[in-house]
Amino acid sequence: MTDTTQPIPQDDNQIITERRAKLAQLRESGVAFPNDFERRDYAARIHAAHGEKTKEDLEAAPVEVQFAGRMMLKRVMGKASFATLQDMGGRLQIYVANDITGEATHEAFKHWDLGDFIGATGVLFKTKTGELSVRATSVRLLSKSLRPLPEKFHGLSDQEQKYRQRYLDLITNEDARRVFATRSKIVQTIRNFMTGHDFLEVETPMMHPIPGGAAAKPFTTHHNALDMELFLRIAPELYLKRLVVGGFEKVFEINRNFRNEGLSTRHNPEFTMMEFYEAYRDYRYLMDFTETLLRETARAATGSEQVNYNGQIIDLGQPFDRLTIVDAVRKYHPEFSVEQLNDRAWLAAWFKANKAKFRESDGLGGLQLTFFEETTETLLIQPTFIIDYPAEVSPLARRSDSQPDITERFELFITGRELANGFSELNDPEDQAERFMEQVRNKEAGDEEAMHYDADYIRALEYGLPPTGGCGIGIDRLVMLLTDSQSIRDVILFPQMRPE
RNA sequence: GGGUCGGUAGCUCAGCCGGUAGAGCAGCGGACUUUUAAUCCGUUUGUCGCGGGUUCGACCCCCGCCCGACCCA
Repeated sequence: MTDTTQPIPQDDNQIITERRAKLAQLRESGVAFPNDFERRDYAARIHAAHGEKTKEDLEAAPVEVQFAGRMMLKRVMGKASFATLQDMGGRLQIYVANDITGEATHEAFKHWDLGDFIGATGVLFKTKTGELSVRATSVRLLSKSLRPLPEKFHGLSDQEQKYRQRYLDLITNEDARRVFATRSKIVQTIRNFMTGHDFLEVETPMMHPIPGGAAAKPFTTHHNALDMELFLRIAPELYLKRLVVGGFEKVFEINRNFRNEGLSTRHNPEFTMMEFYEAYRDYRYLMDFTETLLRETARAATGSEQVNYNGQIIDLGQPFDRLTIVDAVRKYHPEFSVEQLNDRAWLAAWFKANKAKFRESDGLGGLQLTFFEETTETLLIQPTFIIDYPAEVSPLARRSDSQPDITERFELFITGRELANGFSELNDPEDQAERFMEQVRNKEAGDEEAMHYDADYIRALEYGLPPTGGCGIGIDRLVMLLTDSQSIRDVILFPQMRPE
């Protein structure tokens, strides 16, 4: 654990010691960390605006730039030097020479280190090999770097260090920068899509007196003034539906959920979901809407509706498959018959024979779902909606009118992973109250993930919830898909880690 | 929780059958006015993840632990 009352222990090696001495000299000779440099130009814009110009163009019409960045490469050749500076959008080379800046400035520059922030003013030119560069008339050290950067060519490769010290990963690894830039683009696209469809973006509580909206173990915390236990939210669902009761007929929220579970390449204890609710819509409409949303997001983020994931092409352009649980099993495992899959005793025997975990108390629907998860889920590589989930595992979803044991619910699977979950919302307050009661019975029987009875939510439903459809989309998993990332840690800037 | 692999200089890595730790980059000094991971010459740097054990002697073999990656439950 980090002890914030103690200074960071000095782990100086020779390089750091030398850099500290350089910093001490800077302090003696003036302001060591000046903040009066005016950055006027960016690497990416400079390249875009002037990259195509010839040597002669740049000589005929000189372009002066004022640019700053972190020094990533340095090549000193006696009376002249080149350095590569990196800013938020790219890199730009500067040329520093005795006969332009004067010998004193160049001599000082030679002692600046990789990692230092440098501000440069000068005129653009092309080198012999045609690289756009800045012939610096002045260079300033803006911020001293005391610690050496990872090796300039290989960068940072240690996975653990990439996650623990993400800033180093971002400095040295363009792929890492690309992933998080794409993540931002994805979220922005979704937000625009939703507001473009007249949804209202809202923020609901992160701290819940009663955890609800999903089957998961919550984190607990304590409010001192109220002296009460609070739970970090596992889902915003029940609050968003209260808003639909309140008349916000189209709402969405993009925010964090917290679940007290283990860590894996697919699970981080805090993760981002987009949930949305629309009145007068059912789950079939939601599937169409979700398909369109994902298609447009893929196109905006990657430029294509066909995305490469782990060597496979995932086609988001084709209509997504829609299968019931039994149909999906049958499609990928024709060796199981409909009769077997509808035989509770046969399923239970199969689990025992295959040493698979299942809940003895589950009915046929629950066992079918477990069987699907065991045998078929990971085979759903191309986008597939699984529909008609059993009511016993869907306590917030509306029952099918023709088959009360199943609900109007779907989950979307891509690359074998659950990406979205949606349903026609249960708006019958008396049915909802009974379902909560059953959850409470399950909890008392030892199911830690079972839901609580939320009396205020029932009260809200009793005022009347219009027929409504709602859906949640896992943003982290979507970013994984669209950036070809194999671990959720690669798409979360600061993933949860054990303490060092 | 189980299995596999990994942790050696600031970084990337090598280190044979057990004989007292190396390279490249970075750093420092020198040469070099269009370099491109600049080049050339010289040179500094280690809790070999941690703790035990075996041994005359352990980075190396054995046991335990910590951290991570991947796979499985």
